Amino acid sequence: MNRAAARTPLRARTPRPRRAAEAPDPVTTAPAERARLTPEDWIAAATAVLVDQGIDRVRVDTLAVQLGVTRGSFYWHFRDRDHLLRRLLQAWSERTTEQLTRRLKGASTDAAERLRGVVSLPFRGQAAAREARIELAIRAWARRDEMARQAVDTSDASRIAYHAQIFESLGFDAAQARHRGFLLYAYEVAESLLNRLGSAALKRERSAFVERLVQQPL
Amino acid sequence: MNRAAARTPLRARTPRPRRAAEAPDPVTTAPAERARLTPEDWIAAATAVLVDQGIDRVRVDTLAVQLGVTRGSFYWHFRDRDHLLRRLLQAWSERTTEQLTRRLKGASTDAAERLRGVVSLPFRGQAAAREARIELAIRAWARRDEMARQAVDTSDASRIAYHAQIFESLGFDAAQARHRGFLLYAYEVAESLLNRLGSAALKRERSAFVERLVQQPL
DNA sequence: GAGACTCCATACAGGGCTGTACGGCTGGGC
DNA sequence: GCCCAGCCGTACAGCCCTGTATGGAGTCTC
Repeated sequence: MNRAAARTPLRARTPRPRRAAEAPDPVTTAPAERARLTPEDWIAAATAVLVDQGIDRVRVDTLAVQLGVTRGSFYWHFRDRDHLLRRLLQAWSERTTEQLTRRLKGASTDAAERLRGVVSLPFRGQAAAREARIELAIRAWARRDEMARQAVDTSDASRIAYHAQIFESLGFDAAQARHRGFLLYAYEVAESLLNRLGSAALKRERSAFVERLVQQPL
Repeated sequence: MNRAAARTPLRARTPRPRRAAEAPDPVTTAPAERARLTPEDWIAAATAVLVDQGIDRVRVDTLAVQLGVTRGSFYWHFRDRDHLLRRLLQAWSERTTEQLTRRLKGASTDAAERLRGVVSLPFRGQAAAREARIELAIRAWARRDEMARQAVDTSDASRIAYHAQIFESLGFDAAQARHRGFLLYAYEVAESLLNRLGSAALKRERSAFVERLVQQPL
């Protein structure tokens, strides 16, 4: 009869030095060698499923199997499935805004240099590629979820504003800077959306071309 | 005991002059005033759900309720749910390729005119907007379905090729034409993907800007 | 070393969705 | 006007998934 005062425990605990850094092992691991889970573990697993299955297939029992526990664990950490999805989205929002602010007060105040950094963004190794896939998955989710849509929209708006600001620093007027910023952002989104098209060499050549063209005066 | 030789009827019938042009009425219609359905009716209903709910929510019984019939009808026209999804995708593929070929042998041989037509594509009224939304939904679906992915990829490739061909007609060399074609296509995809951002006036101004910039020599 | 707390297992109830079997109504051709 | 084929309704079996209730093992603290 203990713990009967439910509905309050949930979160609010010390982070705990959990054993496994990620999921213990996708599916293979048997319930031997149990690891205590944190909400972040569930969020990470949910993100993985979201990326290559879509939001509708982020299911509690599936995640539980992947994590090697039962659903009893989940409902200790989260109120319900929707709670998990909110936290997942919130985590993404924080990551992206934090990444943008890091870029904002980041080193180079040289506009051309910052432009170069933005253009080469689709080629920044493994972690960036994964983040791009996550973003696409969330963007797909945002097509029918209001909360996700708002998160994506604000992220888009601030990034486009950042791009526009670069072009303003390059000497373009406000209107042109906005348009060039949008076009450049469009290029980047499309590059990750259509990433199956074209070889790596072609993409690199293409990015160099775009970098020059968006600076071309009119 | 008749009709026991099942597993072959399914399709292959004369089109029939079905009563309702579209779905009889989303949900309200009671089973009075029954309309014989064609596979196309199911495909249309499935497309509608796909657009604003995602592929995972295209469900047989949900569609049946919308169409005012029971699932018995569905399993007469289709083998199973996957069969419906295949037909839906196939219908979209045929529509898009047919649209592109129509554009190819379409009127103006003037490259600048064709470019203008391509750029103004996001502003072509209701039907085009709906097709854009369908495409986005299928693109989201394609993230985890091989069949859908191939359909989208071939569509992208041929459209980019068409764009590139325009720039070749405008006098650019092959490499530049490819890049400009991709950038223009990126702009269009992004314009429909991010269609919440910016007013109509801003978009029009932006499209005019893009139209000029992509023709700017380097 | 005895609670108290954290985290997970187990078991149950119920709803949603698929596919199948089969029966019945309707319209058109002869 | 009969009969057959097309089209749909009904009923059943079964899986998947959610959420809840409750107990139990491990761990920390004093």
